[in-house]
This record gives sequence, C-alpha cells and structure tokens, in this order.
Amino acid sequence: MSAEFTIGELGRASGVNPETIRYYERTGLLAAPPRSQSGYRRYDADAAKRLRFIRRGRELGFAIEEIKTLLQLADHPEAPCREADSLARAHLAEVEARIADLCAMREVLSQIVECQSHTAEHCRLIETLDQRSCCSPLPPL
Amino acid sequence: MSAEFTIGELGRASGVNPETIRYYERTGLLAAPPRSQSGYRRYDADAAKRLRFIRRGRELGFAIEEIKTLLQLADHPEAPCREADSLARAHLAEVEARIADLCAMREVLSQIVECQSHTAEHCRLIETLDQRSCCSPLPPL
DNA sequence: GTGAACCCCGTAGTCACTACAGGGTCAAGC
DNA sequence: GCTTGACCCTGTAGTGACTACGGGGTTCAC
Repeated sequence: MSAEFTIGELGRASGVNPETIRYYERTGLLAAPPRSQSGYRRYDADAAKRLRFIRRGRELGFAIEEIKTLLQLADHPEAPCREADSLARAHLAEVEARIADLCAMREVLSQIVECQSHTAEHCRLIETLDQRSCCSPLPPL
Repeated sequence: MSAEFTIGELGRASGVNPETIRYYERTGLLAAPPRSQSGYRRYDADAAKRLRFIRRGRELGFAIEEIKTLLQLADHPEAPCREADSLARAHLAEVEARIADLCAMREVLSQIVECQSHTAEHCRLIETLDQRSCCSPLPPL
C-alpha cells in the first residue's frame, strides 16, 4: 500500500543525508525501520514525514534532545503544549539576542569597509568588540 | 608595570574558562604567554583584551579560523587597505547572511510562540514543523 | 605546616554530524 | 551469465569547539 523507500531515497526525499539518518537511528531520534531480506532499511511515508519534522527542527536550531521532546508532544496531541511553547519561547529569545549582536557587528564591519583611511581606523574593530561587553544576554559559551 | 594575571584571573576577567584559554593557546588563537618560575602562565592586560575580542567573536558565531583572520586585520591597521578591505568585506557578507538566516528563524519562531491552544493538538510549533517545506530559504544542514 | 584553591599536562568525552574502510546487494548493459 | 557501478551494511574514527578528568605540583592564608 504505502510506498517504500531505501535510505538513499528517503534521504533525497527529506534533504537529510543517509549517514545522518543512520545516526538519528543510533541515537533513538528515528525508530529503526523494518529491513528487507538482504538487510536493507525500508522506510514508509510516515518515516519521511517524521524525518522532515526533525530536519526542520534542526534548521530552526533546536537540539536533538529538544526535538525528541517535540516529537513526543506531537505524538500525544491530547497533552498540554505548554512545554513546546516554552521551548520555542526560549529559543526565540536566544535568536533575537544573536541578531542584535550580529547587527552591531555588521555596523562595525561596514564602517571598516567604508573606511578611506590608510591607518589605525581599522582598530575600531577590536575596540568595539572589546567595549561591547555591556548588554549581552547570551549565555556563556 | 602592567598588571599580571594567572590563567584563572584572566578567565574571570574575560568570561572564558581556563580550559578554553589553554585550548586557544594549543590551537594558536592566543599566543603562549611567558611563564613564572614554577611554570604558571602569566598574562597581561593586552592578553585580556585579546581574549575578550575572541569571546565576543565566538558569541557572534565566528569560527576560530575566522577570528584568527579578524585578529590579523585588527593587528595590522597599517596594512594595504585593499587587502584589509576585502577581508572585512567578506566577513561583512558572512554576517549579513547569518542575520538573514536568523531573521527567517525568528519569524517562524515568533509565529509559533503566539499559540493560544492548551493542547498540543493545535500547537503551532508542531504544526509548523510538520508542514515542512513551506518557507525555508535556509541552507541545507 | 596543612588544607584549600589554584596551576600543570595529557587524554578522553560531548554534540551533531561526516567520512572512511571493508564488505555485501542489486539492476542494467553487454 | 557476467561485469560494472551505484547503492546498502557495519563499525570506527575524524571534525570543531569546547569541557571534564586524572594525577600530579604550587601557593597562600590560617
């Protein structure tokens, strides 16, 4: 009934490379699929959907463990979505802080790029980065 | 004359943990400092400044190798403008691409965060991730 | 003079992949 | 029916940027 894919076909269909799919299986993010007689993995449309969900989550910067949580939430639609919401909220705050920092960096870099001088003007780069320790809500690395 | 720090003091002063400082030294990002008689690293204010620069750069998502380049750029304000300019220009383009990526993420995330539902059934996070290929201008992982 | 807090070095672990070695399978073309 | 090449398998090791740990030496306040 439902179409079957090899790992390579699944990879092309979902934009995830086969090595990564096997890695997701090893780490328990994606269930081990049934195998063909010769031991090849055989995926169905549901696995493809799940994998696209994972990929999208990773693109948005969620960690593997966070995606596991999200998948559990998606699997239990009767549960409250508070947890999913707070994950997204925390992540949004992080993304916004990063954008703010990068915008500051862009400003400095574009000043440097526009700089006509042949001398110490470039020092602004190091000075600015050095001074801008003020308002960073970023977690320590 | 100029104050001296141990690696731990430098760490506290710059927000970088001592293990990371030693790692930066191993990888050539931070010069090996002079040592005390007993072999302890002794840093000066300039090293602290440099390390804060590195930390900010990392927070902004630059790779170690990129930061090496940025440090060279900052260290040689007298270098021919042509060369320095193109380095800065390349980094600016990179920063702008990164900003664009993060802005796309922010948009999706902030839509998700407005979720009003009390159950995962209608939770936008899960819906959005499920609807895969909608609006992603993001590069493949 | 002793105990805690620091420092040294080297190695191994983390995360999320990615690559590689050394083999087996499958389908198409000759 | 045989070869060729693209695919699949497993297991292990490498990547980047740290972080932790083990086993030892040093410093300093009490």
